[in-house]
Amino acid sequence: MKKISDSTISRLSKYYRTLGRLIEKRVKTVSSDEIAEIDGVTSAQVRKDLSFFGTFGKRGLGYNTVDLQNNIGTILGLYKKWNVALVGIGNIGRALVDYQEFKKQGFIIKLLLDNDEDKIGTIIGNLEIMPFAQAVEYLEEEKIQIAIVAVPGNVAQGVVNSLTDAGVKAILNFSPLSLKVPKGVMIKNENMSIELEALSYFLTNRGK
Amino acid sequence: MKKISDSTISRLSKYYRTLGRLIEKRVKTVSSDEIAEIDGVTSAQVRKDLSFFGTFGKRGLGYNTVDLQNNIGTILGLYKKWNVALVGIGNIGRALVDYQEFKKQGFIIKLLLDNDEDKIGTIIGNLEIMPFAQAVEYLEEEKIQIAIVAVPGNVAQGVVNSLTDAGVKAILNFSPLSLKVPKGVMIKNENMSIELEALSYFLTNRGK
DNA sequence: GGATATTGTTAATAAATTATTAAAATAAAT
DNA sequence: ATTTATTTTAATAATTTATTAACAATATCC
Repeated sequence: MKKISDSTISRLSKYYRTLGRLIEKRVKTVSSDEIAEIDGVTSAQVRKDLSFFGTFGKRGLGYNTVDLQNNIGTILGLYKKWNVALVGIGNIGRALVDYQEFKKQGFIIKLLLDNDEDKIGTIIGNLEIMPFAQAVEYLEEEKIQIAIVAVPGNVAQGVVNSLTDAGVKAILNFSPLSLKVPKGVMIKNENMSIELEALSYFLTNRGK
Repeated sequence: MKKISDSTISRLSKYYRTLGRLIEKRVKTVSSDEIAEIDGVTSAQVRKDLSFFGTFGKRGLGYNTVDLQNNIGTILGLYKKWNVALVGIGNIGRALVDYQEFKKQGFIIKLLLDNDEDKIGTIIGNLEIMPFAQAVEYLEEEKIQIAIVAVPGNVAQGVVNSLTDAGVKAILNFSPLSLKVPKGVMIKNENMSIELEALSYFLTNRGK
């Protein structure tokens, strides 16, 4: 399989959501130009991104919104159900449990892990917080494929090591560190500080 | 001022944090190679990123950790204090209020806004939730420079329009939409779905 | 069937990353 | 105290990757 760039994949995510909104509005067809306008890219970019995976449009007409969304959804694997474990049930973790967007897209939180005695046993949503010490067992049991790591930075690498040792192949990391994972494992970072600092840079240097 | 790429800026953020941890460990000097190893990039990349802003190292020796961190901090504008408004006090908003990392880096949440009658007047941390309807007034009063928008997608563009009309020049958007802002305003997106979908794509297509 | 729209694809351009090397700093050796 | 070896930056060149532009191919509409 040809290597597709991260930016292409993240734009496909955006197109997918944009198509969803168009479908809600009963829009039947859409041109690359319209998608581009909505998502703030060029139409050439939209067509190029799609071209890596096939041809989905009709010349002169554009794309059928429902079909294109389906195709992108399939490319991204969104019609599978993914079992997700959430590690670290602090403020961010708690917010994520309630985040409805996840379930809508097939990401189902099935396991909550923490190592804080006070939290273990607590029920959030309809899940009980389980001890991280027994992670391997629970990960296996719940057939977890994706772990969301929302623990303090100083323990994040250790947690990730345990998870990858237990066979987890995909991790979403909320700690503000660059964590190491073995080959064959993908880790993506969600780091608010980076975006805020980009804003700080912009405000500091604009006009110069 | 020469246009610097977003990826350079976000790597500088990482180096900044990495240097912070090295300083905590009393490390006095560091080579581009060591920074690169920690942050998962190449040493050429580290030196290139820094080269856009000046020369900070000593040949044969490397970089003084404290000096380099200071220089990067200055480049990113982290030693200024930024007044931040948080718009939309739902699950994510609440988690952000408590997120200590922000304050550490000079981003001070000074204003909470929501339009839900039930929430207005509630106190979180030591701030009262104020009505979004009077946003202009409060934004002015508190000298807000950065707004974090954590409202539902269907109202996000409207909220952003109000904010930019009121003169806000930097926005961090947590809604899963590509929002439009006027020229001269920077918006950065924090969109967990995109990262999760990249993981889904990876799990679906690895090995192919 | 001609005019119009819009894709898919190739070519051109631009941007970002990586590699290379001379210069500078230190440390070791004599 | 000089010289030599080693380290590592800074600067630039080479390469790779990503984006944008261009346009022929084709579908639709009147």
